[in-house]
Amino acid sequence: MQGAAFCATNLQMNIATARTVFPRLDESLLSHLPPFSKLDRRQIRTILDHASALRFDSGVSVFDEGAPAERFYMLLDGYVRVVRITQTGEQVTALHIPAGQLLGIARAIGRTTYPATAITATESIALSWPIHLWDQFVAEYDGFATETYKTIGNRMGEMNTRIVELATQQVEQRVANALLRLINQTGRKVDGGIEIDFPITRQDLSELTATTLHTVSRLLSAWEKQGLVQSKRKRIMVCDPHALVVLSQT
DNA sequence: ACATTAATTATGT
DNA sequence: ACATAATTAATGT
Repeated sequence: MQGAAFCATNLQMNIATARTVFPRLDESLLSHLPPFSKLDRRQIRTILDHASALRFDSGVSVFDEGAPAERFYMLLDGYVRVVRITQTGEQVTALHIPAGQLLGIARAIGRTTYPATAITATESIALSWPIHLWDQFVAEYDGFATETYKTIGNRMGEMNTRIVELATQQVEQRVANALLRLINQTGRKVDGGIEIDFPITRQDLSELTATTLHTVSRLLSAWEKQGLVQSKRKRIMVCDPHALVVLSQT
């Protein structure tokens, strides 16, 4: 929401390339975000002065699995999915990251390379800093470390429950759960239900749930007839979350 | 209880 | 017109 205005005003002049640098950055961009919310104006100013702002088209990679973790990111607008690629070239989506969260924070868990690939699910805007500033941020800025460890904790927790799901639950329950998480984390209330806030295909959902797009298509069609969901191309709206919860527990 | 294959249709530029 | 997305049926493990 807050990023949208930012996007509209500053973005128009440079559409040509996938990554472009913005001229000036306003302090209000960071002041309300958890990792920075405890900092005063002056501190945020110096943080911003070290940042580069980048714009990404939809569907491009922010960084790639295995590449040296040279920078870390704060997503200001858009959505990014974190993806791992198997030997056979199949993608498995680990999680989605909404605007307002840090990204590419391999350094925080002691890694020197990125553990996964990050692909933009929408057009996105992010700030980024060279990785050598990480320790400085942790040391100097109050609340930065604790907040980042919170988000890391949350993501580990989510991946954990997803592993359990993949191992124990059947396909129908898995995609039901995936949908529920998506509307919880990135849901936008519209009339008649909650819609996933970014374009998502059957293929995407199948990569989230380790199944095929065909199965996902069949499930969604069936649910649509029961009035559980409503979908157009690349858009999925959940009309009856509770029914999905019930489904996910059978 | 699923995946795979293939054929068909719909939808967005 | 073209590429991408979604549906549907048939067949396989």
